[in-house]
Amino acid sequence: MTRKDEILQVSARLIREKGYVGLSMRDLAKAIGVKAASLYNHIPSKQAILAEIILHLAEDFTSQIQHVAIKSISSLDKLKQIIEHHVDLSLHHPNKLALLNNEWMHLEGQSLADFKTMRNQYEEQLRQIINQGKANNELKALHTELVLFSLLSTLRNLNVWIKKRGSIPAEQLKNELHQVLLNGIS
Amino acid sequence: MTRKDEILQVSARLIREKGYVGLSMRDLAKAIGVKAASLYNHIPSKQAILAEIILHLAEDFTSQIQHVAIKSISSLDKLKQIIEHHVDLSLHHPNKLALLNNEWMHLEGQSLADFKTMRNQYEEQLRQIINQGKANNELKALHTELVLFSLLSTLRNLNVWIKKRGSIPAEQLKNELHQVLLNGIS
DNA sequence: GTCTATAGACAGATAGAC
DNA sequence: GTCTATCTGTCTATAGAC
Repeated sequence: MTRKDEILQVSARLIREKGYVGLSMRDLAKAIGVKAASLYNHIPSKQAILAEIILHLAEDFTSQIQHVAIKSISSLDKLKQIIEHHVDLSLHHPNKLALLNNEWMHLEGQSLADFKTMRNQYEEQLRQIINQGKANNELKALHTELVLFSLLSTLRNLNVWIKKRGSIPAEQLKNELHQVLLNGIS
Repeated sequence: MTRKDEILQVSARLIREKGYVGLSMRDLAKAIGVKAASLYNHIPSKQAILAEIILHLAEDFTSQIQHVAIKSISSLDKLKQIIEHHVDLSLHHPNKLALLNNEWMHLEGQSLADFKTMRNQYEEQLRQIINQGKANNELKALHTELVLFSLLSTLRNLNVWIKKRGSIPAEQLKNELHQVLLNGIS
């Protein structure tokens, strides 16, 4: 792992704990074991750390849902693959996902605009999949926005909860989550 | 509305936008129309603003769920009343709820300990209601923690989405949300 | 109850030695 | 690539006049 990767990884953990504004470059440097000035040989600014972490993840989500959307499978199978992708990323990058969810408002300029564009694209793709499912009678005739919101709320919070899941293996987690989200609990 | 109430209300809106650390007392004072030093005639510190907003809401949630838990009604009806309370608070105090969800880690000392205690109590009460529902065959035999997590994820994100709900009246929102969360979407 | 002025700490970032 | 030293600005909070 390069020093730059180390900076990004440690930054994600510390920003998750202290918030973007609450983390100082001195604290970050101390956690890595160098002086603050040395960080600037690897990254141009504090803002660039946040932008790189968030935009990289946002691009991953966007390309995945576009890849799923054009497949010739049922809407329910599309939703299943989207859920699985959220589980996989939540397992492997929980800290970076926390930044995507909670620190994006500290992005500036073009980075903030790009993030908003990708977020809107993601929600629009998911909205279309839900509407297709309703048209095919795969999904109930509920408010699309309510279904979209409920799904995304649970998926975007997976990173908070996934480390406390205890003994549930990843595959079983995906199956039960799929059942809870699509078939309900009662 | 007293000046102190005005400070709390404006603080909630600005902290939601900029984060607790990102909001300066100068910015807060300017939004209210006074100088920063004048704020300290109404509140003892910046930290006290955050603590008062968050702990007040946490006490509201805790007392409500304890009130519901001891009722002689079905587990499904208990869940319905809990969902309705989240909707009501999300409609009336969206900014303060955002702080409860996203800024609690900036609490310090006894305030932070009290918050964590109340949050654990809330989750434990909800866990018991879910387990009762499973024992009564009102709820499916799914992982309790997964059901708890999914429910709370959606309920705690209501404040983000509720202002975009458009034309859905509050009563209809409660009914559809109840259906989505308990009966599923497919 | 609001103001001006300021104390004292800490922020992001840069210059230049090694 | 890391360091020391430092610039320049902002932060919370207080003192004391009005």
